[in-house]
Amino acid sequence: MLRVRFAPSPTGYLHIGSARTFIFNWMYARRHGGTLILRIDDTDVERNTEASLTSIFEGLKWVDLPWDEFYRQSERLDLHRRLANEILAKGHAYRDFTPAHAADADEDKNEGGQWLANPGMREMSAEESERRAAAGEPFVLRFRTPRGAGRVVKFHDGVYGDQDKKAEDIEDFALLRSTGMPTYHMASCADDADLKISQIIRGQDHLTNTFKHILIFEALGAEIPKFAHLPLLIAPDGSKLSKRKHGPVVSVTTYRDRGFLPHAYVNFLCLLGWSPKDNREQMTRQEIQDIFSFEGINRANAVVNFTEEDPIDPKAQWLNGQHIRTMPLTELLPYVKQSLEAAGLKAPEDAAHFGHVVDTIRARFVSLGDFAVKGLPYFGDTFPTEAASEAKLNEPGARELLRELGARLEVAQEFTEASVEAELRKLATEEAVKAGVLINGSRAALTGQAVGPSAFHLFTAIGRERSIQRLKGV
RNA sequence: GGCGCUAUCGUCUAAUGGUUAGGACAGAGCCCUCUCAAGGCUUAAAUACGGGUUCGAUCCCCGUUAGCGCUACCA
Repeated sequence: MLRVRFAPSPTGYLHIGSARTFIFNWMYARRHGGTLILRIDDTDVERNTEASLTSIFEGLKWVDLPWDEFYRQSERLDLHRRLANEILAKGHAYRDFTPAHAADADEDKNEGGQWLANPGMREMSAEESERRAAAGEPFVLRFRTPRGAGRVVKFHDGVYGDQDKKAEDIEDFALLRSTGMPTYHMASCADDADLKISQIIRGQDHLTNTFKHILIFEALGAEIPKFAHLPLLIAPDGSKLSKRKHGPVVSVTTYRDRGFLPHAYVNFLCLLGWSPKDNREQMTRQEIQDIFSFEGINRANAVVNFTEEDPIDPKAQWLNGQHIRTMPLTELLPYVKQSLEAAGLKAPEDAAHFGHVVDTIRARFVSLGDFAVKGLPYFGDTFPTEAASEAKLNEPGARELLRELGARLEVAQEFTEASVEAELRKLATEEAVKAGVLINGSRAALTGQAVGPSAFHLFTAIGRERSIQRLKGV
């Protein structure tokens, strides 16, 4: 049984890179009929915040990809400690009584190569170790990384291929802090073992940690999961994406607030570091799920293309527009309704009419927010008149002609695209003006906008009453 | 410093030991047209550098450079 997990730590809002990791885990799990576990890795009590936890849920909920099981590491500390002590009992770990920060001087550490262990601690006799611990002296529990014997730790990565590292290059990393709290490595491995995680999919920043994790799994006598690491998402200048340096781009909610369709966002993130290899770009969630595999994952970091002026990657914007104009109307409507309501507008009661309106205008929209802003004339009674639109109305004779058109439409039998067009062209011919004057004038009168859908589509979208009213009130 | 990972158009990426190195976004232009989009077409744009291996390397190997990651009692 395939089991994967997404394990964010609540130390900031849901990061775009984390969101992608979650999505890839979801795709992989769904593709193979596995179970997706959401686990909150909150062992760093100093940095955890409730706000962050809320933001993670908010982001994941919006992305609209449900998980199957949920855990919080802070509720499983007994397990972590128990397993850490098992490792100690088996002799794969030892107590390090070096005071915290004593070896912190970075200079010392880096000068003569890498730091592997604090002197004297690894070799301490069991008796002395027990005695000092019993006396209440604080210690950090360290893994006893195998030395000598040319031990090499190996694993196969689903994305990066075969990996190996000499044990002599791995330091004696901490398992338990002097506070008794487990470190990330300990908690993560203990939970992965306990929750029977069979496949770990996570960021490439954990690639070298994996050697340590394998050591822990072995010491635990647990089955070693399979691994697949994902290339990182980076800023245009090649640096790591950070809230402090790059602002809102790194947050999932930015895209939500910019009117993204959740699955357009999913589509975009999947294209960052993964490719279907058949030139497809726009894909539904289902299409991605059906073909997702590690073979399509690229090994180089991917740049999220944003600027200071615009936090949204142009390709993401384009994809959102593609989804908006091509997805089934019935699926789009609820999002538009929500967006209108958020702006204090009401969607038309008549579902068919609502669909008709949305369908006429959606081709030129790239964000859900456009429906409430550029779409205002279609859903509301008051709307601004743009300068360019005013200019159309100010063309000689334009206003008179438009009022006349309004009067004629008022008494007309029919009100369809064809009938309106016939009426308009007839008037143009009678008055010996170019139809364009009336056509562009109508758009200006009906929407206050100089640009927009074909004028004849406008009349039926705006509706008979309002159209006539707007023409006559010009 | 040590260890590890990576390197194709501005960006996301495809490809193969032999191709005019393909697609998409963004850019430029044309067409369509009642405007703006959409759509269609065209155009410009890349194999980091140096060595090998080979009849032939973008692809395989080595080195250089650069970037990133790990090197915490962060995750």
